[in-house]
Amino acid sequence: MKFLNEKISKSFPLPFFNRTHSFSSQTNLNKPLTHKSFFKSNTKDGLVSRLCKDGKFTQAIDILCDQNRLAEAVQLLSHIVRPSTSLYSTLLQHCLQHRALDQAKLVHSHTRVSGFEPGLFLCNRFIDLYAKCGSLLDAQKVFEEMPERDLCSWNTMISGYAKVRKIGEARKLFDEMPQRDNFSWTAMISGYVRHQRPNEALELYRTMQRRECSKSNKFTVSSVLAASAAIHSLRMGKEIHGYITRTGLDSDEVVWTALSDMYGKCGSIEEARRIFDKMVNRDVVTWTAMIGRYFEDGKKDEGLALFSELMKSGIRPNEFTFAGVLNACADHATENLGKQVQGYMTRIGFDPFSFAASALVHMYSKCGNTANANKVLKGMPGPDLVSWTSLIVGYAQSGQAEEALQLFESLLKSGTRPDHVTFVGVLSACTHAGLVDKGLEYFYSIKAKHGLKHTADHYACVVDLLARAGRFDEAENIISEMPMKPSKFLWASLIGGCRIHGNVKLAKRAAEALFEIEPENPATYVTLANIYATAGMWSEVTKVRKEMDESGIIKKPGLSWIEIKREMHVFLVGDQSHPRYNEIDHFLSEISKRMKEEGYVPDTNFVLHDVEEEQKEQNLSYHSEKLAVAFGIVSTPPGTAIKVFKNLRTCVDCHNAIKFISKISNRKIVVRDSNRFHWFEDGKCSCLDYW
DNA sequence: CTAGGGTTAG
Repeated sequence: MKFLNEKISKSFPLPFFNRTHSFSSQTNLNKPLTHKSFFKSNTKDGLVSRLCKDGKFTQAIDILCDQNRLAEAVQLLSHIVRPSTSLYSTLLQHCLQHRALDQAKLVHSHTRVSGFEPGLFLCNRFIDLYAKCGSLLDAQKVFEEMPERDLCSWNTMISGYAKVRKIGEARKLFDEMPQRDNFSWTAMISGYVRHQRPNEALELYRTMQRRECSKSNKFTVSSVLAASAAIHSLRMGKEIHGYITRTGLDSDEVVWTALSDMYGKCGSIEEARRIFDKMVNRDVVTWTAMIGRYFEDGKKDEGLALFSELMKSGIRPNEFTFAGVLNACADHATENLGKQVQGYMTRIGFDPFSFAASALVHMYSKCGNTANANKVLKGMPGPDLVSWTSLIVGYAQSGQAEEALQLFESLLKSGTRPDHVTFVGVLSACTHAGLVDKGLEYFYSIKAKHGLKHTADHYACVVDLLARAGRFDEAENIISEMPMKPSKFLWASLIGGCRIHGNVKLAKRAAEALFEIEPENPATYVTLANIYATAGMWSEVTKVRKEMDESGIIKKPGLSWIEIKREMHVFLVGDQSHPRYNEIDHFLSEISKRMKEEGYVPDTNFVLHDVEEEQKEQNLSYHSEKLAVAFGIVSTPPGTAIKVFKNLRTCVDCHNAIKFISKISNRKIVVRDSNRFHWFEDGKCSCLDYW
């Protein structure tokens, strides 16, 4: 019921009443005849110049504003002897609409020249305008020079700071201000949420609650709900939910959306859906959030079902919606679906500047279709950094290092400034192609040439680069010289390099560091055990296994999937549940005979040693990627390329086996593992056994 | 005139 009322109040009075404040629209309403003649006249400026001749500059300015001819309108200002507050207000409103900082400054200087005392209202508008145009310095100047300030002046200044990355400045003002209303608290709280500092937001909310005079309103609660969601605090979220119900704030769809989203992000997706279903007035944000929560929860089908419901509902999806769906397509590598989404976007005409376009580049890159990703990027009038970076990473993961580095050069030529993520892509391109020295060159250029700081990720990349190449001394040097603590990614890269080169000693050190940072990650135990196994240190293997068992850590199950005729087929390790398992099994046993003839030797080092030799070999043949590849081959005509995706890194033996399979069955086989793409053809892999 | 929910690259 509450929603119904809200709907009515929203759809009726607002647009109409707003007109009383808008001078341009008022002109429209009051003077339909003059406007008509204006539009009819061939000399477009006829009316404006006549008005000017008659000294009716105010009306002329109104008309020019209506025509989006802001600069000319501002020029006319100089003819007016006694401008009114409302005239300035009209101009400023249009400046704000076009984010026209220069024009705003002209208007501002005019107030000084004409000796006009701006007054509280106009000064506050100037602050808001300058802040929204990104010129905090000008805003601050107005604020400081004001003869008197009201709450709104402070609040506007605070939210101005909170919107750009100056939350510290905002807080300073907040602490300084003589008194605060719920506006001030909310602006500050939402600033913290926006800058991903949910804990501080919630702390401030607590303080606010203790002040009797500042009551939370719907703006406050929707912000703190987002904060609770960000830290996954269901307890806090529920508490706010209770407050919302008690105070009757649950009559607003934004609050409901925030509530639903909070439950979804805190792991209660069913509760999120219940709230979603209860809502009468769902807007595109509500839908987008709910769809996104399903994807995040791994419930791809539910997410897609809801997406198609949205498309039927008549509500137009926006760039956020598309970005969410495309991102899910990227994660699950459902390229066909992504293509359909692209088709839909094209049909409804999406903004090529929006980040839905970069999500498209990301989706194609993640699906291994760098050609299409490149096509989308080239079709963008001015690709943004995210799109460039997505494709660079895409090339890197496909082992197309040359293309990645060339693209990076085009990025520089386009005048776009790379950021730290871009360099993660560039460095990993070098890593995946084994271009060690080139990679080092890029690494040093980050600081020297591009004036960026090295991040922990850059160090992780460069250690990865060196460790894979077996240049452990250099890697250790860099680690000892880095200004921050090595991240888990760095240690994981190092231990990965140690696995390739059998460096037991350094692996132990890396593992110890990893156990400290993330003791619950099974991958560390598994890799370490495998390194010991390769070195034949069986007692150490047993020890690691025992530790793993005792700490109750379970290995993440390997999962591979393949799309055949628009249908996904998912395989687990040793999975026999597929309806066509007999064919798969038959194919695998037949081909392993051929493989052995060709010289394939099963690599059993990576299997835990307490299994009999023969059984080990059989275990290997049941890895999920082998099952998926086998299924792909038996269910497609000869010569069809096979594309398989795996949630973990592919194992050494499977990698080797798939090389043989590609040769014997004469197929191109693509495997996207959690790290990169492997393109198998004629017994070789694009990664050159380097991953 | 000032405040809120959904979002893309590693």
